[in-house]
Amino acid sequence: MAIAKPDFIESMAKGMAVLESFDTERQRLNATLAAERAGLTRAAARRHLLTLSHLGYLETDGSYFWLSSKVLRFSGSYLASARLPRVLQPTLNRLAVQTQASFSAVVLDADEVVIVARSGNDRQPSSNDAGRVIAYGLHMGARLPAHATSTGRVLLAAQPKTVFNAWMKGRTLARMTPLTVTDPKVFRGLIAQVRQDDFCLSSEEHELGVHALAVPLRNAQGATVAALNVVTAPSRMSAQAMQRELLPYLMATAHELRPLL
Amino acid sequence: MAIAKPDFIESMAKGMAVLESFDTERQRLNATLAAERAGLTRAAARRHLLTLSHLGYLETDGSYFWLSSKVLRFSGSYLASARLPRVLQPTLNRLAVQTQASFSAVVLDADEVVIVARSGNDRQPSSNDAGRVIAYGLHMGARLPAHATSTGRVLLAAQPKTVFNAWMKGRTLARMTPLTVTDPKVFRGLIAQVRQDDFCLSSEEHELGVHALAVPLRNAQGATVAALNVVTAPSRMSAQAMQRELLPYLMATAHELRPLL
DNA sequence: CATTGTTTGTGCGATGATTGCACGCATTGC
DNA sequence: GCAATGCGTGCAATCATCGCACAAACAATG
Repeated sequence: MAIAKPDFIESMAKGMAVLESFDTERQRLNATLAAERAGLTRAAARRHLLTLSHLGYLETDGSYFWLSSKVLRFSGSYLASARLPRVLQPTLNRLAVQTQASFSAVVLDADEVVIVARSGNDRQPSSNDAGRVIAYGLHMGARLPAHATSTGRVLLAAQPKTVFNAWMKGRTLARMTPLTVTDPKVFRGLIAQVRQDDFCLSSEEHELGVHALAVPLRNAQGATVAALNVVTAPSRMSAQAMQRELLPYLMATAHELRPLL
Repeated sequence: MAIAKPDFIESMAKGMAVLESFDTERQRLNATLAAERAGLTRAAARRHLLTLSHLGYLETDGSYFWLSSKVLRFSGSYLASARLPRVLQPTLNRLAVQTQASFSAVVLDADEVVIVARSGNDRQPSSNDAGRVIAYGLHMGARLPAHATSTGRVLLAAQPKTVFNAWMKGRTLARMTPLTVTDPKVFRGLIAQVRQDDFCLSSEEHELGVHALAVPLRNAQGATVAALNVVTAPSRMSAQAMQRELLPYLMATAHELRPLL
């Protein structure tokens, strides 16, 4: 084994792995489940779970554990501190009011995009049903696969080609819907297209019933720091109509935000 | 000292203390600062900071550290898992569209309220200035002192009297603005009034330029599980007008949410 | 109801990760 | 140029942490 690394606290890492093992799909875990998800022994997992619940980050009924509202403390501090969400949130709110659609701003983290600001009319004001909910799970902090989202593609297209190639290397593009592009060849073509167009339209590739349209957000130095997108239901607006009617909003917003990023 | 407690991992607790030492006021910390905030030695703090940044929760320039967007992962999982925000968010969005005001739903955690759902027009559409931002820092996960907020008082009033008395015991009510009620006697009177009225109006006690009006959110069993409030600027609407025009919305919403909580 | 199989909680001794001191280096101020 | 302050980091001691292994609780089966 390598030399001792006194600068990396292992139990800390294990604890965070335990906290991360609670995700959108598995929201309630016992020691056994958490252990296998976090890759720890059952005993270690249990002790970390117990510790986290003593600290108030988890709630428990004695055998199962789930996240408590205290974990919002971190996002609260992040949202208050990070320049990006602070600057973007008011603009997104304004867009939502102006257009009656839902907007998200995201950043890239590994192979997922993270929503750092969001506004929206999650229910489509519709005539027939009582306002269908579109785009489940698009809340602050939500993580979506980069390859199947309009924003993810915009951010991937903004990477230097060498970085993008490294990212693609040996990666399989998970199928999210029947429409998801999973062939690497085709995918590379799409990214090249995004580089050319400077926007990305993705129809029902991540979730059926959701069109998404994204543009990059660049700072004054020209570096892409985030992506902005809008989602609508195909029943409300065709992809073409979306591009015609909403792309100008996105581009104007990206332009006016530029000096602020 | 007590017997060994193999069910409480100390380094985990230290790591979380380090993470928590990043808050709204101090967003960038070096080892020395984090150490004194978290109550650790400089060496321990540094190692935990390094570990957290290796894990991706912090970013660093070598000497200073700040929260990265990865911390949103936890709030994302919480928001996806917790019943409360999932149920409330769409309703809050609808209220914001209907009334052009800002709504928050909060839960009580120790002596603070935590915003678990929020919608809003953070900028007041105004004629003279370019849309003043009201109520800074009211984002998801934000924590506000319970005693100085309308929602906090509603939640405190909902506690059993013995719990409330224990809460009050020896507590000093921090002054947030010149209008904050800080006298315990007067404060107890306000809480009694809230118990009677079943709502709470608080004018500029937490932040100057912000009126707030809150009602409790009860479940079908009658237990108060959260509080819902609305904020406006005094220049736009007097406290009386707010009560007259917005309280009915809050009460109707609380009533219609009741079977869902 | 007895019995076997499975899952879960936890004491214990060994082990090595964690700790804080203390030293050396960098930077600042006088 | 020198003192003073702040910062990074080896190092050896130590004590928190680990995983085993057993016991207890529970479930399923004959």
